[in-house]
Amino acid sequence: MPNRSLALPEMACADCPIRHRAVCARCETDELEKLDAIKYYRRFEAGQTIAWAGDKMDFVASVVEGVASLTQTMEDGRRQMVGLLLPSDFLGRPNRESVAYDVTAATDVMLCCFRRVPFQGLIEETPHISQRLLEMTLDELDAAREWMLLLGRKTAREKIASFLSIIARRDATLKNSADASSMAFDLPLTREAMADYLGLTLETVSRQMSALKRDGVIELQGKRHIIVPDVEALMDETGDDADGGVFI
Amino acid sequence: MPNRSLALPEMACADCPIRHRAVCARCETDELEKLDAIKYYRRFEAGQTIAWAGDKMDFVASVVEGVASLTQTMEDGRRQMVGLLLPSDFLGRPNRESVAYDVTAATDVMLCCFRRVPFQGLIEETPHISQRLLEMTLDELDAAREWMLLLGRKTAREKIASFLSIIARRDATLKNSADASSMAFDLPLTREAMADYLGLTLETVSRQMSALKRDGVIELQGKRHIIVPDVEALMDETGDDADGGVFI
DNA sequence: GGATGTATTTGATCGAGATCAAACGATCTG
DNA sequence: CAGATCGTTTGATCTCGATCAAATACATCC
Repeated sequence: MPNRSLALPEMACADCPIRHRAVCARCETDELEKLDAIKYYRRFEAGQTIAWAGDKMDFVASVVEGVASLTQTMEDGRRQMVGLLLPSDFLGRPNRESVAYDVTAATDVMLCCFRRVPFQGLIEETPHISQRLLEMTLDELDAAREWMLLLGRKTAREKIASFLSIIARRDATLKNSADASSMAFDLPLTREAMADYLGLTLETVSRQMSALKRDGVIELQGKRHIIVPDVEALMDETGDDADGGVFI
Repeated sequence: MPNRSLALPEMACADCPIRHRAVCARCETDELEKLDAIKYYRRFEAGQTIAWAGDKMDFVASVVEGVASLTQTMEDGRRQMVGLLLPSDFLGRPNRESVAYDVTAATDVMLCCFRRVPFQGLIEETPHISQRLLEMTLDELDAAREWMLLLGRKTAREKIASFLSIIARRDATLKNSADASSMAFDLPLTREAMADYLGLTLETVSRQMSALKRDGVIELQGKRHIIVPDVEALMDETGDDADGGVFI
């Protein structure tokens, strides 16, 4: 699979597509300059391992493009995805040398890396960074709790529908697309990775995808491109409240 | 069930049992005084609801004594616990008015409550509080990810063994007990609440508890008091690495 | 004491999803 | 082009945990 561009950009923060969503979202110009001084870009190809659990990682990072996954593996090989990082998401834990989970590029990924030790210093002295990081971590904890409900209590069909609607929603916010009644997007994961996300086997994932297609809830173009003709119909399959569990 | 003491304490922070573990852990004397000015204690009896999902909550809090749970409920009644708050754990999300999950007292609980709006102000101006809150949130996210592995990939028996070892471990740190090869503790949850924690039915929980007892992994005194004669044997049942998944 | 209610255990049966197995389609390689 | 590889689909069967049902233990309350 050819890499679109192996050249690493020398992008200015002002031109960055995730400037207003990432850990730097609240930073002022002078604070951005400090981040800029310790940042560098790295690309990873789809399927490549970014770090193994237990590795020392000398950077933390923002996902600029693509999708990365965090995965836990048991001794006998059972695997569970525990994090899915989309553009603007933060990778790594400040004040921790080693990685707790396997980090893998699900698609081609570009990271905006910050050298870990100086970044830790910036957290201490830059409230705009630590406040944003707290906010993002709380959001991630909320997402993890939704995910726990999915893993613990949803049926295979509900799990698939929920996953599709999560990807569709995040895809829509990234594209800033209007809230249409129909939508289309590419799956960033293989069936196997979806199974690891959902606590299923890849066979069950495939069967339930086929079932949703047969029932007209989704259409498939190739294996990865999904068309949702009626978003409401998909939402009805997720098992969630009509309003998506968001209270007013 | 009689309440040991309905009188609410006027405890000084210096005498607080969770002083060095809670959100106030890093605070200096003057910072503690600011917290003290906006704090008050509240008790809840076992089984009582502290807040319903969607309620406005005008405080955040530290759990001083007892155990509280965060639970999500689906429209058809399926329930999944998504948080278990033990002494020193933090309850509530700053900058969010309404609660996202049902909060229930699993045992008798005492909370050290902080009025939400002034607490938010303190977070902004007191790095020692926001840094500690970030650290605690990251720990909770790690715990949620362990929990996701449990929900997605572990067998019923492994789930029970994992839950028992989690409670045993946290109980040991609270008691500051030496790391003995055997240990004993009380379960803070009913079989039904354990089922909600583990993504099982209460019947399966009961059956697996009986199986672990039959196999000599645990002993029961009454329904709630657990004796673990050989901690290694229990750990072997969890499905985790021998070192508990912690890498060196 | 007996009655009531709640938490728990145990039994019998069922079914959703896992497992084992084979085939398919697309892409890459020699 | 044949052959290999990888991701995916589909089929047959099995099993673990759910479900339905009943019994038991242990409170509290008249």
